[in-house]
Amino acid sequence: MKSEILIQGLKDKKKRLTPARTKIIQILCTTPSPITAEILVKKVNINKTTAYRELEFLLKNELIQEVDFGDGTKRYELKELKHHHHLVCLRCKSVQDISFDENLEWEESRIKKNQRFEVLRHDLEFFGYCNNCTPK
Amino acid sequence: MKSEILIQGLKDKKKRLTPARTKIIQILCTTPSPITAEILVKKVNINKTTAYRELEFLLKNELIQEVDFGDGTKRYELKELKHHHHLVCLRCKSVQDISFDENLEWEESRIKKNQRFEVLRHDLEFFGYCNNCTPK
DNA sequence: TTGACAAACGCAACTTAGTTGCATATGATA
DNA sequence: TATCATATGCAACTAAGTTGCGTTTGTCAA
Repeated sequence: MKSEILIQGLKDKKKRLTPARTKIIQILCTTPSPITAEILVKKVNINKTTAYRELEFLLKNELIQEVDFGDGTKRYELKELKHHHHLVCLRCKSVQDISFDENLEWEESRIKKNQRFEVLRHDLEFFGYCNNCTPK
Repeated sequence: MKSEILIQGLKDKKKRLTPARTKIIQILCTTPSPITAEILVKKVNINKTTAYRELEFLLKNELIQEVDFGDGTKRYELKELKHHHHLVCLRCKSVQDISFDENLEWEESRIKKNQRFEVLRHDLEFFGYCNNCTPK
C-alpha cells in the first residue's frame, strides 16, 4: 500500500509518526482528488491549527503538493512521481488528472531563450464540463 | 487612448459612468501587470466595498479578467483581445506576459476526444526568475 | 433645468481561510 | 523510563472578501 511506503519513508528520515499524521497520509492516499484543509479537519477530527501545520510538514517533506483551482481555497494532493494537471468540472466539481508535458517543456526552453526567464514551475488547470455534465 | 475606448463602450451600453469607475479604468489601462483590489483601493481612494463591487461590474461587462498567482490574493487586468499567460518572477515579483496557445489548443481538442471533457478555459502561469534575478 | 429612480457608494459588521503565541501532551531514542 | 524535541489544541488574531442598509449621484425624460 502506498501509505505504508510513505510512512516508512518518514520513519527512515527520523520523522515522528503521530496518529494524526498517519491518518492524514492514509486519507490523502485514498482520496482521488485534491482536498482542502477543512475537509481534512473533518475527516481526521483534528484541530484546524494542527491540520495546517501538518500540511506544512508534508509539503516541506515533499509528500504532498498544493493545488489551486482559483476559488480561494487551497487543496492538497499526494505528490506523484509524474507531474500532471487537472480537468476540473465546473458543474459536478469532479477532478480528473491529465499528464502531458512535452509541449510545455518545449515551451519552457523557448521561454528561457527568448524571454530570458528561467522557469522553475508552472501551474496549469483546465476548467469545463466532464463527460457526465456535457450537454449531449 | 485605450481607456477612452472602454469608457465609450460602457456609454454605448448605457452603463453609468461614475468618477470611481472612470478612474479605475484609467488605472487598469496604465498598469502593466495585474493588480489587487487593495492596490486599487489605495490608488483610487475608494471604499473597499466599492472596489470589489466595481471589479465585479467590470468582470461582468468583460472589460477585465481575474488572475490568480496562487498567493491567496486575486489580481485583475484588462481583458486584452489576445489570450495570454504570465511569467511571474519569484524574487522581484515582476510579471511579463507571454502569448502562445497553438500547443494548448491542440491539447484541448485532444482532451475533448480522449478524455471526453469539454474544456471551456484554462489557467496557466509560469513561475521562476526573470532576467535580472537569474544568478549569472 | 429639474425630478425621479435605478445604480453606485460608504460604513460597519460579518464571514472564511489561514496564522500565531503559548501552555500542554506525546513519540522516539538512549 | 526519563528526556526532550516535536506535535497538539485552544484562543485570539489577521487578511481578503462579502452583506445589509441607509445615503448619494448619474442619467434620462419631461
